[in-house]
Amino acid sequence: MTTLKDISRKLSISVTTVSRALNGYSDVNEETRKRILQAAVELNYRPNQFARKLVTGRSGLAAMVLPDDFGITTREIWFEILAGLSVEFAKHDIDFVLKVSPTDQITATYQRLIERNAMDGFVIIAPLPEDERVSLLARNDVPLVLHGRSEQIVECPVFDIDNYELMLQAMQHLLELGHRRIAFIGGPANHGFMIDRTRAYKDALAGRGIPFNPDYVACGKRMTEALGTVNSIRMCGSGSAEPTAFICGNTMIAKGIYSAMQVLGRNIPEDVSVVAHDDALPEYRAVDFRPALTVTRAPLRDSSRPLVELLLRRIRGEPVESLTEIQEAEFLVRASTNSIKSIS
Amino acid sequence: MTTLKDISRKLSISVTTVSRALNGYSDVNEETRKRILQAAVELNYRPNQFARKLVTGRSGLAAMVLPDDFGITTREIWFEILAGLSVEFAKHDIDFVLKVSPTDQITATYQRLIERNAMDGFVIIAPLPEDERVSLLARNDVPLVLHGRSEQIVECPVFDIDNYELMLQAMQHLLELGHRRIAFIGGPANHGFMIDRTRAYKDALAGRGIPFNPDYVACGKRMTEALGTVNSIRMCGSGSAEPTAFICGNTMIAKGIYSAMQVLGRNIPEDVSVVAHDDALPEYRAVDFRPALTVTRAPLRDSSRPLVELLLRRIRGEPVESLTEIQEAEFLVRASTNSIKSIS
DNA sequence: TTCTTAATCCGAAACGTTTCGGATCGCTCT
DNA sequence: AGAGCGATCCGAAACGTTTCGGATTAAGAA
Repeated sequence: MTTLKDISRKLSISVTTVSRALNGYSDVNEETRKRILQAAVELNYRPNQFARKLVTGRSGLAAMVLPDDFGITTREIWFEILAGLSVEFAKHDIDFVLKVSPTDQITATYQRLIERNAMDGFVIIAPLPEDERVSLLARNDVPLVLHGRSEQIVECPVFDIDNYELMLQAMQHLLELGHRRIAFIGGPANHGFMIDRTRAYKDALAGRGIPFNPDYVACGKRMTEALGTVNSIRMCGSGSAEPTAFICGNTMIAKGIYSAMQVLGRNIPEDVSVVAHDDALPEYRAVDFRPALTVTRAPLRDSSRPLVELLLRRIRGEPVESLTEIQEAEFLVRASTNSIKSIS
Repeated sequence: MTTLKDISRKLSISVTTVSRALNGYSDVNEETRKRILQAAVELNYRPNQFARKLVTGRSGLAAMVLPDDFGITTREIWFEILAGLSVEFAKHDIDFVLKVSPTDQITATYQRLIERNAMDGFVIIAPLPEDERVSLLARNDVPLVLHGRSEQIVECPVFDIDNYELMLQAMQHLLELGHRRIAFIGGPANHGFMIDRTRAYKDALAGRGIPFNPDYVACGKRMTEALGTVNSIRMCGSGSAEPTAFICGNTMIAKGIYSAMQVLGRNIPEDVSVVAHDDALPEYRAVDFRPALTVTRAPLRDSSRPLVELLLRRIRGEPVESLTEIQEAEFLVRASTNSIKSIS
């Protein structure tokens, strides 16, 4: 392994200057900097992260800890997130460490990691409005970034999609098609994104003077096919008041509804319309649904870049107020939604 | 953060002795060791990994790098592996870093990691018989452990299941039930586990004097439902010589065959028998198949413990010859296999 | 000439740990 | 009494960086 001292020796320049040249300080002559840079690549120099950490306090490590029951979602989605973060962190020369912890020991795991002081920062997906992890990290002044807004006062960088807006769009679309009995099958009611979407759902109804009917909304801890299947079947079993349209928290739920409708002999979009929010998972391509699925679309993969950038800016000490990024979803009308009057 | 010096000061004992006490050296009095230990917990001491790394050369970091196209298998399976490794490494106080790399840059990624010298070891899943990653790491004398045997001469710790034996068992079972036209739908032909299984397949046939028919074996890069569906349909389309039994490389392939048979109007096990190898993924529970699936079973989760133990022993410098562990699979006969004579 | 100033460079300390090579002390054995 | 030994302890160096506080030089200002 080649060290600063090797370069220093080879060029007869002090270690200090070599270090400063490599780190882009201004008090080194451009000419010597060039020589140093060249020697560095010749000798294949790589800074020793651990020596650096020792003095700077930075580790070049970021972590995510996730529950071994996978919380609100599936392995596939977690993996999508992990993969995205890993490549994005790598671009900034940061290693991404994955911690899987028993669900009831999440806090203890964070506690240990904080004490060891070995991570530059953490990313937390879908925090609860009052999230123990968030407050623990914030209290210890450890940088973190949230995917999804947390209602806590604690100030930390946040990336989110505009859940209120996308739900509003989906509702507007269905309402304009004449639908009145619109069901919403989403995720766990206590999460921020569900709160926002539910609010938009109610606001859209209210805007048309349609009374809110709690029978038309279903929340489930896991946003899976099964959730879509059982809830749509349940809703359609209740006779004349059955919904004419479904809005799904994600495309997996939509898939579940598609098979439920097939079993029940309902046609999409003639009998029922379906729109979903699409995280753009390669396994559940909305365009490949038959009929192709109308969606609000915000690829999960697109969230990793802003997430790590926000985190790094937080680590660098930028003021938190500037570290919020909200992404708008696309609205893509396809073949799964239809005007209500064709049912009659 | 509390350091050795803090403990040293508090107890008026040298830093050296504190360090040696904490690391279990024998040249410190039991009495003082006890005092030191107590002070350590009182002050909530956690050794600084980076200072330690700087002098010992150990980082407390292990890594796995995987291709962004997920290679031979699916996100779910990768995730299962990652989660297992993460918790297992954590037990030994090692952080598990995940690297996702473009498929065509895998080697470059390893190269960079090796040069940075920041990882204590690597785990590699399903190496090819001649695997560039393996030889690169071995050449640079970086500890690694393999899941699945590599045919390269390079000596490194290996964990594997007994693929030859489990295939033999599956074949024996079907042959005893009277099957003669047995199809095998597996994974990529160049991988070690497929080579072993194919060899067992041929040996079992040869043992009964049945000629090997290449039409009955299908290899695919990805061991998915789709692979099972298209190949079983293809094989059954060829008239009278269609197979009476299928052996599947995993349960996802079996699931694909189940739906294919349903489409074709074949009943399991009356018309065709199915047996699969079962990695025991929670999403594809063989007992929940209808009919319940006969399998050779070796839970993927069970591989993480031996994998990290082998790697750690390698890192500690144990001779590689002792670092091989082969696990036998269970054979579980359930409802998806039946005697051939019921077909007539 | 002397004083400033800017442009470059560097010595040495510091980060927290491990470890090499003794040092000290009290015993036991000749 | 002196040598030898085991049990305990410790000082100082080392790992590879970064960074503080100057030092040196040459050019320009007075």
